[in-house]
This record gives sequence, structure tokens and C-alpha cells, in this order.
Amino acid sequence: MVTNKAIQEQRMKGYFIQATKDILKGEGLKGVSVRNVAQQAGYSYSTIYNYFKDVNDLVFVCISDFQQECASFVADQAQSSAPGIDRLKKLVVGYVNFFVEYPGLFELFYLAKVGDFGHKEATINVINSSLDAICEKEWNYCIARGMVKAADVERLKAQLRYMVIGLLLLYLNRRFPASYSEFMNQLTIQINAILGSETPSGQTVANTGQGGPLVQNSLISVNIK
Amino acid sequence: MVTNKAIQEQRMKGYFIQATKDILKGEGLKGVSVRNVAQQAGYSYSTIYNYFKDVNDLVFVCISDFQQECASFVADQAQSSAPGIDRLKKLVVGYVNFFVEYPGLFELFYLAKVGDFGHKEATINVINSSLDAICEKEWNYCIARGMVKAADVERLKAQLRYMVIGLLLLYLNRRFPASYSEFMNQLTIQINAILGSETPSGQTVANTGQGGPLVQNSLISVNIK
DNA sequence: TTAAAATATGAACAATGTTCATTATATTTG
DNA sequence: CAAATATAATGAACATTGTTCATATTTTAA
Repeated sequence: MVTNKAIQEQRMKGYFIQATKDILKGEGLKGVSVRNVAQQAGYSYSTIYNYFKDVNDLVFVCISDFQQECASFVADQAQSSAPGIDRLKKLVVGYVNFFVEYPGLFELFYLAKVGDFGHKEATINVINSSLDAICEKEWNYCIARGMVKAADVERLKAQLRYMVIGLLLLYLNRRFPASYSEFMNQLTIQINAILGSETPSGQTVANTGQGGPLVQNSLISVNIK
Repeated sequence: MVTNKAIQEQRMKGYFIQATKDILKGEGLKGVSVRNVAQQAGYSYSTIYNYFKDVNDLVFVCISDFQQECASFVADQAQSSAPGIDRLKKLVVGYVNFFVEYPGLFELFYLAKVGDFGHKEATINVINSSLDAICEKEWNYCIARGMVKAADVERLKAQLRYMVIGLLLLYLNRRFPASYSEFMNQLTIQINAILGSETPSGQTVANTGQGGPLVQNSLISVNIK
């Protein structure tokens, strides 16, 4: 049974959470202070501590909500493209666009310090699997249609995940590349390197043969038809 | 000409920088406070402001030194392996190992907030090209020996860069993967996906063919011989 | 030696997170 | 309904941050 107390407590939490979310989307983490949030919610700063262990806790519970928002944002951008690899690419681009639009949320998802990892395992998991969750349906579609081998999917997911996060980190936090257009260009190149490009020509990606005593030669060629 | 004043000023800066570096390698960024650094250097906290604009400035000038240290660390780990792709892989693994050993330095390189991007362009560049700088000689070796096509090198460098940073970010900041061994396993998989594995069998990485109206089919196959 | 310039210093301020005794409100009980 | 009790909201207070600035100290110049 849900007691009145529980309802009221959730409502109070909601006020603080909404205020925190608004600040995060606008100014980012640096704008979130316990006094700032409290004022926006219409309460005294110390009242927050009746509902959240500390300010870290408050900030962290926003993540699940934002993951939902991210999923909607991405679905909206990708719905028009054809199912399969094409839409998969659009989903990844959409995921990147979301964090470019809300850099504060990238900070929250990937850069923010987490106090106690153990107690926040569920939320951490939401973060770590956020891209996978957004792409899952499309991966299944691709597997079912034989567009990708099931054995490769986990590695490909991982490749996209690390690439996207690395690219976003450098761009949002280190201004590399310096311009948005070059950043998007890099993104396209990277996505095509992982999921395949539609260039109608075959080309060799890496071709390694060398003669160390114990090391076998290896030849890798990527053919795009 | 180098004035006495300049020498003395550099010496003073050096005291604060050394103290900051020691703290960064040990406790990480959270341990760096202006009072903490000053005490370790044997001066009053306000003296720092006679030599550095702010605490961000102080922290940032440590980066070039650490890049040197990183390069030595990596070279030491990779020197025994055969030149070419094999050593290239070892260099990347060494780069990762460096930041696993000193998580505070990963924080400094990639996570720390930068006040004024414009004035720190040189240092930012040291960061963004740190992996490339470490691998440059080996890339040239590979190109000269025809192990990789020159046209592909920039993309491969970028792939390694984003992958390494994404992987490190998730592992050091989000405990993903949860164990060190699984993390290293992921690293190996990713490196092999980019630079080629030595598995003596051909395998298909991604195989996409689908029938959107305007989208061409694409087939990518990676053959390792 | 004395005047002047340079440099080191801690007091002071604003902003931060957090705790806690007190006040105000809501609920229960007589 | 009134009083007693429980619950919740509050701001004072503390510790810690970065930063500024007037003052004290040291070094340099005359």
C-alpha cells in the first residue's frame, strides 16, 4: 500500500529533482548548488537534506529521467530513416547530438564524480547501457535480417560506445576538433569505419606484414561493395 | 638574456609545480587545493598568486611534464616487442596502463575543467595529440614498410584515440567493466578490431545489406590471414 | 645606511556542502 | 476542541574552498 506520507515524500523529492534538472540542462553541473536548487524549488537549502542524503544523491537521481529524454530525442531524429544499418547510424548520430545540445548532461552522465559506487549501481548501469538501450531494437532487427552476424554484435556495440564517448569527451571538454563541422565529419568517418560506409569502392584499411621472429604476419582488408 | 629575476621566478614556480605534481599523482585533483600545495611547497597560500593566475593555471602547467613521463612509461613497456603493428599495440596498451596506474592524471588530462581555452591552446594540444605523439615513430615505420596504407593512418589514429579515451573514461569513472581483467580483455578486443588480430582465420565483421529505397547495400569483410 | 622596489603573507570575503538545535506545522490523543 | 506529540522546515553555524588586498618583510638601488 502507498501511504500518504510516501506520496508526499515523492512529491517533495520531485520538486527538488525538477529544479535540479532545469539547472542541469541550462547551466550544467556548476550551476547546481544546494542553495540554488532549494531556491528554485521554493524551499530552504537545508530542507533538501530531509529528502536526499547529499547533493550528489540529488543530482544522480536525475539521470534516469534524462536517459528517457535522450531516448525520445534520438528516436525522433532517427524515425524517418530506413530500418537497419542506416537507422542504426542515425541513432548513434542522434545520441551524439543530444549531448552536443546539452553538454551539461554529458558531464552528468560521464564526467560527474560518484560518491558511493556500490549504492548507485542501478543508475550507473543506466548510463553504461544508455546507447545500447537506444540501439537495441535496431540491432535485433539487423541480426534477424542477417545484416550483421550475431557473434559480432557485442563487439560492434562496444566499438560504437567507446568511440562515441571518446569523441564527445574530446570535443566537449577539450575543443577537439575545434569546429562543429569537423567534429561531425569525424563522427561520420568513425561510424562508417565501424558499421561500414556506402562508398561504392573497395579499399584497404590496414595491411600489416612484418617479420619479427615469433609474430605472424597479418593482413587485414576491408572491402566495401 | 636570462635575468636573475627570471631564473628565480622559474625556480619558485617549480616548487609549486612539483608540489602540485606530487599531489596529483597521489590523491588526484581533489587533493589539490591552493593551501595544500602551498604547505607542501613551504610557502603561504597567497604566494601562489604571485606566480600563477589561479589554481587552474597551476594545475594545467603540470600536463606537459606528465606527458613526458607518460611517454617514458610507455616506451619502457613497449621496447621489447617487435617493431610494427605489434609494437603499436603495445604502445596503446602502455598508454592505457599509465592512466590506470595514475587515475588522477587521466582526470587531469581529459576530465579537468579548463578555464580559458584560448590561452591554453598549446597545452590542450599536448593532451589531444599525446597518444599520437607516442605512436608517431611506429606509424611512420609501418607506413615505410607498407604495413598500413598512408591514406588510412589518420583514421586509424583517430579510431585508437577515441576508443582508448572512451574505454578509460568508462572504466575509471563509471566502473565499467567492473573488473580490471575484463577491462583489459575489452581493450585487446578493441585494439584487434582496429589494428587487426592475429587469429589465423578470416571472419566477417559486419555484413549489411538492406533495401531502403535510396540506400545502397554495403558489405564489409575483414580478412585476417 | 637609507630609500625604494619587489615579494611574501595572513586577514577577510564570498561561496560551497553539511549538521543540528530550534521553530513551525501536522497529527494524534484525551 | 484542546493539549500533547510527532513530523518537517528552517537558518544559524562550521569547515573548506578560491581569491583579493593591505600590510609586513625582504631584497635591491642609491
